Amino acid sequence: MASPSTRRNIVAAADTLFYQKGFEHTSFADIAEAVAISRGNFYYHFKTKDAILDAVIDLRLSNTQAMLDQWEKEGEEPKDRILCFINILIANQANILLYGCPVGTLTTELTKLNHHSKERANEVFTLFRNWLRKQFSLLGLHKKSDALAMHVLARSQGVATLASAFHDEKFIRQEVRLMRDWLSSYTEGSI
Amino acid sequence: MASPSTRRNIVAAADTLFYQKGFEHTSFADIAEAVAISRGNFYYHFKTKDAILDAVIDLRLSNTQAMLDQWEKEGEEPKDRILCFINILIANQANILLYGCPVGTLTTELTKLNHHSKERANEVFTLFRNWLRKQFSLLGLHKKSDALAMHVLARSQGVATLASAFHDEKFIRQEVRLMRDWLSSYTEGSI
DNA sequence: GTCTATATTAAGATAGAC
DNA sequence: GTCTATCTTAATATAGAC
Repeated sequence: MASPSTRRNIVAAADTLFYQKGFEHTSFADIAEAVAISRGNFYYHFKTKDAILDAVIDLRLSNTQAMLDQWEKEGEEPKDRILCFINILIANQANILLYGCPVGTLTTELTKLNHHSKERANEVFTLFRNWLRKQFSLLGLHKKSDALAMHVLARSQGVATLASAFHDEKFIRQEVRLMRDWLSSYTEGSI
Repeated sequence: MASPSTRRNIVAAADTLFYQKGFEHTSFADIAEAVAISRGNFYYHFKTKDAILDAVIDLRLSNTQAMLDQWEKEGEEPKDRILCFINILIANQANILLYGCPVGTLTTELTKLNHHSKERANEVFTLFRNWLRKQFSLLGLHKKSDALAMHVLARSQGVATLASAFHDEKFIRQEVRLMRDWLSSYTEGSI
């Protein structure tokens, strides 16, 4: 591990390629080419494809947690924080139109592959779910907080899937507006 | 084509396997084994994997159209017909929990593979979309009919994705209830 | 730590007998 | 129309020199 930068470069390239091409369709050669190293060197850092996948999932987990912590600071009120989540559909619009949601598409693929890392990949969903649940609880919606968190997650997943299928940017904006209206119906008068 | 049944068996087996294991992860050997024929015989019926994919998409298109025609007959009112669509989340619950939505997961996979049949696979979505739009138009919601059709499609996609990720049957029932309530808010007094 | 071979395996695809 | 046998390619993975 004298050169952590090569390893980090591999994981970053794999992260992007798994998102754009899918896990199975991405070959070692693809990743090696993206990082501009030989396949031989590649195997010095990762023995198996599953090991890279685990490293990519670790990266996504820590990036997601960092983002949630950031939103926690940025948003004064729980409603503002939930809006941060809804707004990623707009912020990541360009990629979503091309490749869908990175979380949903990976867990879906790993499910079909019957891959043992599916549960770990799912933990990214769980981070969002628990964080959203916390915000809804802070709004006083304790009993419904988990159902509301799942509802928001599902809505954004559906938007990402259809926006990608039809390559429809206007649809994203339209649905984000509906989600904001929906959220307001739960927060009116509470701010 | 002296034995159409073998061909039909191949397409039916491929349809199921593409759904359960994904298109790329399904090998000719998998399909041949499911149909109990040799790989050599297999190639008599289909020259390439893409040809099987196209046949599977044809099958899904015609099955979907038949289902929509059936719903058109079954449902007296447009609202009842839209409820037929929402109810497939319940009817196909067992498979959705394991493999997600067959339409969404295939188009998502083909998008990542940059496969030329992606647009054709997407036509299944378009069948649902146009059919739902028609029902909303019949409800007098002409101007919003396409947005409402896309909204319903997105909601069901999101439910399928998360239900499969968390293997949560209760979540499906919960969201179907919300979708029914949502639909009622558009049809109150119109029946 | 990085490279150039090379081994191994699996899957798509074909040829030719019956 | 179905079979067995074989070809080809691509991808995972390893060995060993520098």
